[in-house]
Amino acid sequence: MPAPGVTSPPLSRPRAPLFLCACFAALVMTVTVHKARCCATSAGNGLVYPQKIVLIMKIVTRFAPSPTGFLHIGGGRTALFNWLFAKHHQGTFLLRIEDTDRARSTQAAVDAILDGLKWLGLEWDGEAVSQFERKDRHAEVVAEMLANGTAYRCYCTPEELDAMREAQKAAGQQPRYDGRWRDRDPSEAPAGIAPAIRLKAPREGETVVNDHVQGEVRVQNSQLDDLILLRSDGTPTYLLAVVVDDHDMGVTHVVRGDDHLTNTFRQLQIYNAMGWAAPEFAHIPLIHGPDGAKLSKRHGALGIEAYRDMGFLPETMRNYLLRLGWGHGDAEIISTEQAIEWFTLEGIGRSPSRLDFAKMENLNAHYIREADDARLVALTSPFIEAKIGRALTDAEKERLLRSVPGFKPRVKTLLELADGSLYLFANRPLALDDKAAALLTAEARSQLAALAEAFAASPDWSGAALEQIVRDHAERTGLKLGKLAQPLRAALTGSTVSPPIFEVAEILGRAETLVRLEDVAKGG
RNA sequence: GUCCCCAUCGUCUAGAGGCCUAGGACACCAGCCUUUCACGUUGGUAACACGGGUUCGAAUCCCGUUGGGGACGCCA
Repeated sequence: MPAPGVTSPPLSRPRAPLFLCACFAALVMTVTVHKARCCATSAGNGLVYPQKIVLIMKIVTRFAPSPTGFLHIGGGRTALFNWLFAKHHQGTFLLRIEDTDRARSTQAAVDAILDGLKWLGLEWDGEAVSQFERKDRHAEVVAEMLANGTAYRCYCTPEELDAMREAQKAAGQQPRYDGRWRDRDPSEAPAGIAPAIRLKAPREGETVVNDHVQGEVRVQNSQLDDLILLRSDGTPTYLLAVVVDDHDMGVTHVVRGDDHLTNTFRQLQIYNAMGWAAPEFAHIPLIHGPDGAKLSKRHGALGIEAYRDMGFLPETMRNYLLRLGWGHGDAEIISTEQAIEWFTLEGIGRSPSRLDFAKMENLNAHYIREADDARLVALTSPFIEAKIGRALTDAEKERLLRSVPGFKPRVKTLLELADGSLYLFANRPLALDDKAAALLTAEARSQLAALAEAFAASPDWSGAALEQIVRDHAERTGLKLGKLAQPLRAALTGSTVSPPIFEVAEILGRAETLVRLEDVAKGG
């Protein structure tokens, strides 16, 4: 315990009373360190009720993407977990854009991330913070560290560092900054070289993080080198900026990808150097592709907007992403409200998971079935308009609206809904897909001609009336209903899949239905 | 290479030493329903990576092996 190391707040994956103490410790940490000590102590002896904690504790989480690409699905899940955790505790969910790498950050990427989060329905509190704009504050903190002796100037050139790493590798050692400027007298500084500022990290002992997902993880300080805080051009590095910003923004819980676990040790060292209380951490396992390989923006993974364009609903994504790495008993279909109520860090699994499009589609089919018809029309119209190359008229949207209820149980994505609705707006003669064309045999065509005649004579153009006509016809000719209904479907929709076919005829209307039947009867 | 993490059906997961003959969901197969395709419904195939411990008892705890992943930048 008295080791010269650094430890994050002692926390594991406790239940019952232990958990309450832990939460309490977390909350006081946001106030001041001194209060934290005494409150934590008294909490340890007394009984603390959850209700009270909710009143006192203000949870603050954040999502901190770097704008070097779109919002990929792993980032989306990280954002979701942070959002859910904040909502669960009636806390605050902040957004910070980590744009300190000026060369790689783009406004287009910032916009894509913002759009992606909005589409997912993950609204953040307050304004999005630009990390780059806080660079003066970062420099100020480093000046403080320089003054208190926890940081120093390093005059190594990039070439020199490369050479050092090469030599270490050649000697079979692991590449690490050797601290050559750590204790050197400033008077030895070479002229004309702007120094980078490094952290004077502890060399003895170990650093421990008590992670909400990974449990207690420790590393020997000898494994960690003196990281750069401020580049020679005066800009902050990620490791420094994250710590300063999380501290200044009052972040209480850092929920992020597993790939940051090893960064945490170094960040803890910075917290310690500044005498700041560290937030609590939860490192969630990464999402892998269907092949098990790493999924990241560097490996061509899809942006969240790609899922939108494939016709997935945002509520599908929230549910699917939630279940990827998090579980609540046997629950599968989980509404967002329910998710907020149930979500805890302790429910997060420790092993990486793979993307499964089939399951995502199944969930999407569920949410499409549940979705409001007018909303589906609004979401599907753009897909249709893109395909037919023109805007839909109000009358056409009305027609779409009438066909949606019968069709939505049959599709898995909005894109399928759009494709399957195209016949409503298609120009004659209708293009037939292969299966539909195969249905239209000479025999079928002559039956359709007979049906067309009967339809034309019907005073009532309702789906029910038309169905009765076909049923009567089937009875008279001894044909099975399917033998008539299927060719009818092919003739009217060009496909073998559609909403209930008599409904289709009703929506299409008398004139359009008869002329389409005529087209087919003519053999065209 | 060094350090760190992970390991239950094909996939997502339940599982907190006896409720496990290992449960659910997706996918797959078969039946029912049916106006095609679906939805729905009934049933089925399918997993504790391996080896040692600890224990009366291990999917669960410990150690090792193997396999997978992550991190080792004046990127984030």
